[in-house]
Amino acid sequence: MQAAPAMLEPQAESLSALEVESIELFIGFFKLIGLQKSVGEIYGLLFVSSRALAMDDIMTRLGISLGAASQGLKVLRSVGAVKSVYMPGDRRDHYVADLELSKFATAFIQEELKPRLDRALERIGTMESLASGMESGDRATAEERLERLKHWLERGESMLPWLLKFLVK
Amino acid sequence: MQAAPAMLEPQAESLSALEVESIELFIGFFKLIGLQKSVGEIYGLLFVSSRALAMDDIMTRLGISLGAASQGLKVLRSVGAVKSVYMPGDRRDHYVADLELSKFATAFIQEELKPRLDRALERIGTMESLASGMESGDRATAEERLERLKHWLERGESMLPWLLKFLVK
DNA sequence: TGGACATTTCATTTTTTATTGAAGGCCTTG
DNA sequence: CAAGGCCTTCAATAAAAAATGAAATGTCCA
Repeated sequence: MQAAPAMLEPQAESLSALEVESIELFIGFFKLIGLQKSVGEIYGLLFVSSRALAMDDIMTRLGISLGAASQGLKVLRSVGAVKSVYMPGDRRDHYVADLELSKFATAFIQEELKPRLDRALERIGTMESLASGMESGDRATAEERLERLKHWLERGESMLPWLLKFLVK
Repeated sequence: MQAAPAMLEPQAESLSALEVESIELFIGFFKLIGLQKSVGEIYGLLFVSSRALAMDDIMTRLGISLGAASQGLKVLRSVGAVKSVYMPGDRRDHYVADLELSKFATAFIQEELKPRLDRALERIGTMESLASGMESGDRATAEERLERLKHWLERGESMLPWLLKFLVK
């Protein structure tokens, strides 16, 4: 009755329990800051790997496609989470995880949070002009709320430099 | 050639420029903390409304379905972003935006960030045991990296209470 | 220069997530 | 206590996001 143990899963044979934990950990984390599963998978694998891996290794070990591996590495490079190291006698790029974890937080704050706060404050300017043309009752309500929102956003914005400093240590 | 101006859009006729700005602003914000578009739409509409709105009004003005309105309001109630007020002579619930913006940040930190950090630290414990059974070269690498990750996560966790205090003012 | 090999890109497919609206529960009221 | 309004739920559907892999691009030797 029992089938040959091989070929149950195409190439997932090769992930250790440690690797699985690491991958799951980083998938969760990266999702939080808006990065996709495959990016977390790749970083998680590299994080516990003591040697540099080629894209080809990554694809095979994780069972993901060429395209996903290429794009995932592109994202990781762009946030500085991964760097490529030279391997003599091998034309392929080999990647290692950059262990400066604060980079993720920094990238998130500067590329997601900050722009969004700026955009929101810009919008509030627009909304203030729009409100000024309304009839007095509604205008008062709108103006008070916009003022409040503006204060809060400015407060948030003022915290970012501090937060960055703290995270980078 | 020109058609009657009516019925170009079923019921979107009724959103003011101010409302549109507000809705877009909050959609963006809420997405950032993992809430869906319809939730942001509803809050954005309520935020600039000087009177309480029934679910029915919300559906009609935003052109969303019954289910989306119901579920969106459920989420907003659950994070305390919205409260219902009693309207004499009307059986329907009417909603107003709670203006304590810090609630969103608080909910996000306590319901998303904190649990994820806890889970990650838990995983690191597991990973440390797994690493201890490895051969010495790989073990050293893994242990050093896990230690580093743990420190960073603990540091993040230690910041949360401060962050909460700051945001709540 | 030619031809392997490595990598990127992108149209298509798959998977995931959000939305819809019909069915049903729960009140309120006549 | 029946009828009807208000709201929630959830299976079906639609929309959005991610993954796939073939084709295009680049790169390195021989």
